[in-house]
Amino acid sequence: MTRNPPYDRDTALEAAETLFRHKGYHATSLKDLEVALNMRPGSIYAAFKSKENLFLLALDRYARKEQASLACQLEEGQEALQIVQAHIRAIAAEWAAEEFGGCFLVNTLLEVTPEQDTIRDRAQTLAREVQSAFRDTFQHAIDAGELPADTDPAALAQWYQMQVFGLRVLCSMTLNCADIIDAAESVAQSIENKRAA
Amino acid sequence: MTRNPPYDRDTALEAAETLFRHKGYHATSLKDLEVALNMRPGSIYAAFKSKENLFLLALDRYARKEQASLACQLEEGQEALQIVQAHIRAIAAEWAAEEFGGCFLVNTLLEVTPEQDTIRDRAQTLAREVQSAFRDTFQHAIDAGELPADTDPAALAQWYQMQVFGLRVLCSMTLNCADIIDAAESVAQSIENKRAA
DNA sequence: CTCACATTTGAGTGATCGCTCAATTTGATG
DNA sequence: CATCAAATTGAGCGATCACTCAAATGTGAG
Repeated sequence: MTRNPPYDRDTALEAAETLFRHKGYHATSLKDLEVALNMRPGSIYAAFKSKENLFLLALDRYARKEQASLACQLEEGQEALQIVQAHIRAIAAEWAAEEFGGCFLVNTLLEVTPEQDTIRDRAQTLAREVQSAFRDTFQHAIDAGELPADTDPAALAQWYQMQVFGLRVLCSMTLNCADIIDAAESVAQSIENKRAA
Repeated sequence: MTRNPPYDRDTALEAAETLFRHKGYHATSLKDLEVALNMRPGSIYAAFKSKENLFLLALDRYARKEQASLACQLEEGQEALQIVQAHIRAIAAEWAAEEFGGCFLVNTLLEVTPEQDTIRDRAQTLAREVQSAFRDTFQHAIDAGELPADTDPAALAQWYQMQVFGLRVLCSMTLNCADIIDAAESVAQSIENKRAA
């Protein structure tokens, strides 16, 4: 009954995610969103309540995708350590291909001011969840005997997330291509060195 | 002759630096600056030309301080590797003391949009200069025999800067205090492990 | 076809943005 | 003390911000 929305909600969210990821929260105006979502202000507010809420939904979407990607590859039976190594190499490759918008979570963590409690808290929570996904992956590696049994998966996950963070900021410096790939490769090598003998 | 400014230029710049470092470029309004600098809009524009130019000056001031700190400690004759280890520990300590505003350069690199060429380019240049300062410090360590003679100081500097970047983003996640200190300590330990035998 | 209602529309809200400039204040000089 | 140039002042500029709502529009049911 009655009229149906002409747009697909998830398609709109994807457009918002891309826009916010590239421009950040403050620099993205409703005018930008109107163009990207192909929606008029009234529709945007009817569908997503506010700019802030739309941002939160886009952030969730991004983080869920990151986690799902890891979980999915595990279920496909890929070797856990190789998944992680491919993950860090993919970041460098994405940057080299100039499709780089950075990590939405990292961008948000560093952009948000102390006043914006809601966004800040959400970004922190999601970042911790991503770290947990890394931990689960390393746990998988331990169970499969890829890593020594006495490895601390949580500590390793935090170390790895820090490497990812570092690489992502390094990408923002736009050094030459080889340097970024070397940096990613060096992290992959560090992971290789942790393998059970 | 004639009237003198009632404010000290560098004091004003320091206030601007602190404000921009904590709130970022977009979220800082002229009203905020008026309060922090205790200057009226006309004076701000007479002295600093524009919000963007004031931001660039503040960014320069921050980066120059970082570089000077390293160079100064070297001149005092401190051991190069200990300077670097103290540097990474200081980041964790600053965060633990809740005086954390993050690194102005990192914040800027990740906040700035592709359109803001001027700010982006400056931040990238300054970040590269800081990396050079790290490289000089490591070169010092090589010359002093603290590191093996075949160490590549530029590669080591980039690795170290990536660790600093990673730690700074980790700080923005507000994990518990011990985790941050552990992460910093682990970087310090990695440096220790590179010492010449 | 008509009605009921979910949905879109877009001009317009008040607030705030970065910024300007005519008027005023200040202080060193003669 | 009078002069004058440098500097501050703050009301207010046009533009843009996030957002609203009365009116127009599309759609499924009867």
